[in-house]
Amino acid sequence: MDQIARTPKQIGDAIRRQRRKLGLNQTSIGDKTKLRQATISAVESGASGTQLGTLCDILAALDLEFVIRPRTKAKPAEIEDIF
Amino acid sequence: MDQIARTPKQIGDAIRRQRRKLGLNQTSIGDKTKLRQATISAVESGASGTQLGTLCDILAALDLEFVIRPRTKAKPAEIEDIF
DNA sequence: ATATAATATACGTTTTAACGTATAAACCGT
DNA sequence: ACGGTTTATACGTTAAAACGTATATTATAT
Repeated sequence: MDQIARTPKQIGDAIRRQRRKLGLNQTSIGDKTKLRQATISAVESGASGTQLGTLCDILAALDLEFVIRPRTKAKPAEIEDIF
Repeated sequence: MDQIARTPKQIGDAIRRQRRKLGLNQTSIGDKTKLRQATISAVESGASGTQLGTLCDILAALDLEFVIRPRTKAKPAEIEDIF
């Protein structure tokens, strides 16, 4: 359930998955966070230039949080995009 | 040991802690990541505009990773900056 | 106290995120 | 197949990150 995310792409995927799990569309997240639907779209697709404040706002809107920890030897199942 | 981080400030603190734990200075992280020492400084102090790619590069250099998970009811001990 | 190392800050430049607005493209359900 | 919904993309604008370079400030050790 917890999702390892080492790249912007993985982070975007985790966000998209949770958003869908909550039955929300990008526009509604945009409303909650005062970001544009286009911005949510960019974050979910893994834009590496996404700003940290933007990301934290989206995580909050989805009731997600980060944990920072030493890298684990990847159990491949937990890492979705290998390349 | 794992660090909950919901804000840029908390993320910066976790990075600084790990960097020091590894006995490295900002310049050496800058060298590894091809970022300026000044940029590392900004990230560690919690600059909310830090870009995701920048952050991921620094985490990699420190052998850290993110986990994304549903927000927990905060055990206050795990959250360092309450305000 | 002083030298040295480490970190924070400054200034001008280039690059780019997020913006508003709009539309195009993809994805439903019926 | 079609209409509505959702997501991706476009364009010009504004704000700001990261840059190189340099220096000021703070911390650490002797």
